[in-house]
Amino acid sequence: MELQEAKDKFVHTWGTLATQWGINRTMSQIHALLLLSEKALNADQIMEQLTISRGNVNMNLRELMSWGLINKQLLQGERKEYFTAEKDIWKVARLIAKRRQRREIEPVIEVMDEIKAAIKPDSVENKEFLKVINDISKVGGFADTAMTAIIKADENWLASNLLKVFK
Amino acid sequence: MELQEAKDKFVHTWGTLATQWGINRTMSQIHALLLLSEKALNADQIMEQLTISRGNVNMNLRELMSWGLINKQLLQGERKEYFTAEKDIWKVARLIAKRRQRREIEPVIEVMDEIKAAIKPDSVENKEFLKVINDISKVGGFADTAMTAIIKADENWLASNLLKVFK
DNA sequence: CTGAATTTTCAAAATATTCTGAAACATTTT
DNA sequence: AAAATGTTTCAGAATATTTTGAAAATTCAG
Repeated sequence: MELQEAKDKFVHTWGTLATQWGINRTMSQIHALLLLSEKALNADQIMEQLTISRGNVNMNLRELMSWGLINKQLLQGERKEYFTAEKDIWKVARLIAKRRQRREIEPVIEVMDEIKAAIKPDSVENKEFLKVINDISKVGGFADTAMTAIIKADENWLASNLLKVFK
Repeated sequence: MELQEAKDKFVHTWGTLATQWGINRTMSQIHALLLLSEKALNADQIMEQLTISRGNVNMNLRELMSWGLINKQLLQGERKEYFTAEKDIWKVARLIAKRRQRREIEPVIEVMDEIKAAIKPDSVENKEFLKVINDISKVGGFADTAMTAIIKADENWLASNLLKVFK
């Protein structure tokens, strides 16, 4: 396989995989493209490489910046804005994990707490209902704690220690 | 808040949250409904409670069964099929985690391995490219190992030990 | 300032996903 | 064996999401 072919495959596949994670396909493809590019790219170059519209590029670049996955760069003597991707993949993974934690775990805990506060355990039915809510709350809390710890921990330390626990 | 109101809220919210995780809204609502129901329910009851079509109910019941989240039950003297949800929330969480691991992590590792095998490190550019691929591979491998361990471990043991590691 | 270059916005179009409902299929009862 | 009851399928309709592209807004050199 030629290098260019492999790069294209990577960009394309990364987009497909992303949809499996509830992340926009184009956003991921732009990210992949920037990950592989040593040079910073501008909107026109991205449009051309991925054959997508200017609006689409703009929208997804801003989304990627809000995730902290890419950075804007102003090049000497250039009017255009250039973009580079964060290349430390562990950092990338942490940023994505944090985002997913906020989007997927925190709302669960919030809603369960809200329900818990509104229902009193003053009948058998209420108690049964609260049991389910409480259990979900606990799972959510565990997921949240573990996630926070993983995100904060240094990856080498974590990998070795975590794996020890799991043996 | 009345119990029924709270239950409705839970069912409704569970559906909304699920879409954040790339899971079908109706599937999650059916799951939530069965989680809260001590009695097994049949297709007609689910149709009525959620005001959705028979086809939709059937499709999502089958999907829930394939996830292992619900079970079919044949009631004495009844022609209809009844369904119950797995009530052990930790088990539910493990089933969902396993599913997501298969869907989200494994394909990443596969694709990276495929690319690694096809590109030889015989030039600077190739090596740079392989560096990115290798890093992603490592992150994927770590995520996979951690996930597998979490899924296999006994939840109480895990919760306490894992939290110790994280302190 | 002015106006050319660049970025951003957003309504409409394209695409993707989910849902419906009626017909086909399957099973059980009489 | 045919009627009754229940389940599954799937083409088309409804919804939701993503993308386009042209107009508006912004930026900046002269």
